[in-house]
Amino acid sequence: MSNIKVRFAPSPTGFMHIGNTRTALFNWLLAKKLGGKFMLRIDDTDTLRSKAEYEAAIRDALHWLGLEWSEEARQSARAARYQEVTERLKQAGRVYACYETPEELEFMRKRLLNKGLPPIYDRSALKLTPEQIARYEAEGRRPHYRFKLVDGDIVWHDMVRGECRYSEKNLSDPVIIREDGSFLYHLPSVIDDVDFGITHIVRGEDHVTNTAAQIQMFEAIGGKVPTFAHLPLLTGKEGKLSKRLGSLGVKELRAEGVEAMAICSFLAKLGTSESIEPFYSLEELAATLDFSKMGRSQPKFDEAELKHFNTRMLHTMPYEAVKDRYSVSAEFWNAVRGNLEVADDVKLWDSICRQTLIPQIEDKSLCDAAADLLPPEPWNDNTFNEWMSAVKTQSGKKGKELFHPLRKALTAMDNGPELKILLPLIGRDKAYKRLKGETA
RNA sequence: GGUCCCAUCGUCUAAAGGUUAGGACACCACCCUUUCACGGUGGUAAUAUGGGUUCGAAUCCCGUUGGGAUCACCA
Repeated sequence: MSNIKVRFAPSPTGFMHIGNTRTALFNWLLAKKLGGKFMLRIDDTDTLRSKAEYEAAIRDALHWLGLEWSEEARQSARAARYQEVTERLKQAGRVYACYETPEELEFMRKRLLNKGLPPIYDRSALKLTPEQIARYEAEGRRPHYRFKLVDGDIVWHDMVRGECRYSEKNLSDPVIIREDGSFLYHLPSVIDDVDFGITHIVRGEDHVTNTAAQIQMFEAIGGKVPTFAHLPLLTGKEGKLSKRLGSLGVKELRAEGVEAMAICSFLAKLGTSESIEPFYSLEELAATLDFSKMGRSQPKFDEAELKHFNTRMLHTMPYEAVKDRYSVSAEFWNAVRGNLEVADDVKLWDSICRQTLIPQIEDKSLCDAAADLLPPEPWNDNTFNEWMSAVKTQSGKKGKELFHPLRKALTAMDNGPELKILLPLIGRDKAYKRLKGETA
């Protein structure tokens, strides 16, 4: 076992959606490909917005997708550890107290922006005299804390973006502790990554500037900087599909009949130079993972395209992949899968063959004739063809005129698997009655 | 506004200075199946824009336009 470890770190402030899923998937695939571990970390530092129901839904979605984890952690349980590290950083002068109110900060940002300047925090808290601080404290102001970035360029080699370089001058010192004493995302994330031995971080490119700041945090606490991969964000027709704005839920897709492996296959290849093809296992998919094949521009995610792909995938879906979900035989599955739009449609065909239905008689004389010509059982491979030539000869009908009314009578459907395949599954008794217009 | 990223068929992309600009999905046509679907074959379709550099530019450089990210007491 290698020492490779990756993590998926959702904040339980919303449901799993396509953007989240993509991030989780790539992390999982990377762990699998490198023979490493995949960890789930619940980033619930935002206690106001975090909800147990979201967390449960995220876990459900991960299980359903097959993205199993071998280890987990919860940030809300690690406050003492964060506090300890923060104390050290305060001693080292890397964390400092600030007394501006959110309103003041907002005002400063607007003023800078209006002057055409970047809205970067000016570090005025660093210039506060002990008297000023005492006055703020006396006023009842509680400090929030920032991490002090040090001068110089921050450089890393990104698995998808290549060399990335940021100057500290263009970055604000990130706030790491709120006025109420609770931690914000940045530092706990880094502490966890160090403590849990995370070697690779795959996330959306909305995090690139965070990465610049966080690299200094890794260095400040003496941790090893992981390898990063920042994926281009997905976009959609109605706007962005980033992890916050993305609204297409995994649960909804599932309810609409989209297969877990269709989602995974689709997301793993979208935006890469490889074509989107069905993969029937995550292991198989992991073997093909290659960040160098990831494009740098933002791919468009189209739900309709995913559903179309899902349907296409079903047409070649091996019986093994569904046998636990449906009580149908391999023969039956292979016979009908080419006509499925969603996998659940197999139940419809199963019931058409085994349950009773009200036939739809479009051409009574044709159906009557067909019923009378129906050969006695046992049937063999030629039975259907022999029967059809007999019906054709007697009725003088062929092609659609012949098949469509028979299909409607036998299945009450406009289209579906070949009648030749369906007929033996329906059986002579039902077939005869249905052709005669009887419910059977 | 600063910083960073991006721009090739409808979509995802290939072509690390010389290609009839390739593939996949979608779409269309034809074939197969005595229906639909499945399947097979083929086809339509692209280098945002203006300047350079070069014998030669999708490719290198600069500008323009357009898109995106970020600059939160969200993650």
